[in-house]
Amino acid sequence: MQISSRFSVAVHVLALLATHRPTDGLLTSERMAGSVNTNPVVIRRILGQLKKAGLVEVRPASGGTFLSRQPAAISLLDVYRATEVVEAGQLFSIHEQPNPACPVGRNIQAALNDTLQRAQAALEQQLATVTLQQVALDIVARTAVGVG
Amino acid sequence: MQISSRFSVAVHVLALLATHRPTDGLLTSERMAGSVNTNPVVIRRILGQLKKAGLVEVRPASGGTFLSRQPAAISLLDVYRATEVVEAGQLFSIHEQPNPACPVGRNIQAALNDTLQRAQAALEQQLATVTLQQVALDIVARTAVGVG
DNA sequence: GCAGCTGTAACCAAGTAGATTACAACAAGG
DNA sequence: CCTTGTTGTAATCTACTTGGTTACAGCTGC
Repeated sequence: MQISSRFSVAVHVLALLATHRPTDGLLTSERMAGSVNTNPVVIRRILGQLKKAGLVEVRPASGGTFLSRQPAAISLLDVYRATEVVEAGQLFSIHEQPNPACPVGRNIQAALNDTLQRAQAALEQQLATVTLQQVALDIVARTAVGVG
Repeated sequence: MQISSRFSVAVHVLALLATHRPTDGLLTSERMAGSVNTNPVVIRRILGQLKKAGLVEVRPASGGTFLSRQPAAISLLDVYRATEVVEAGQLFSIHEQPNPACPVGRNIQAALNDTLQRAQAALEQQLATVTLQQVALDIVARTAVGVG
């Protein structure tokens, strides 16, 4: 089982916004969908989540989406949380109903919980160290190489 | 999306093996299923994975499963890998076909890959620090409290 | 008013997990 | 030898999630 691609699509969309120049015209959901290669509705759904998390502002009918903060102030953890690929603290799932008549069954959940929380926190801390700005700069750098 | 409960069930099964006393009789898949509260076939499937990973030995027809190593020599990362809840290096999924005509689309995968690999590695390193022995001792300690 | 875009609901196809049934293969004891 | 009990595994089923798609209401700005 994998973490949903909603997360990587969201980063993609935010990278588009971060590197977009106003002179290129409006960045509509349809144009973003063209870059991600998916359906505009999928993009709008994700934009809705990013908007709810306060990462972007969307002009409802006239088109156009803008970052609410500087790219340097948006971490990949913010995006991860915003896209709710995982309910908070629930990356691992533990079997729900072990047998309470058995010592192991009675205590396995508690015994595992701390460890799994720590593992999940380690993952999230890594995501917190990377900003949208870094991703955008990385893309620009790679583009330059590709062009040259 | 969550990481499959196969992992927590596998830890449960191994904890049963680690705390099991031979005087209590054979630990069959049916008895383990009773503790986990699932179907014996689910247990046997997971035992098959643990066996393939060299963590347990199963006596084919006469019943009985045993740890191949000391509990202190089995880490939760070993179990995580054995249960293949995630193909190696693929915890995150990235949308497959971004538009190569777009600079962002052309480079998003490469730009994200390193970061996501690091996040995943951080999670796995945390799992590597915990052994089956620690889990088993934790369960025993909690059991004692519950009994007293 | 009209064109174009967003916001959402509704539905579909595909993939995955876990539960369950069924059965072949085989070890061990009488 | 043959019966019993267990493992190994295939096949099926239901439930759930995801991403894709269609449809349409609501709204903005010219």
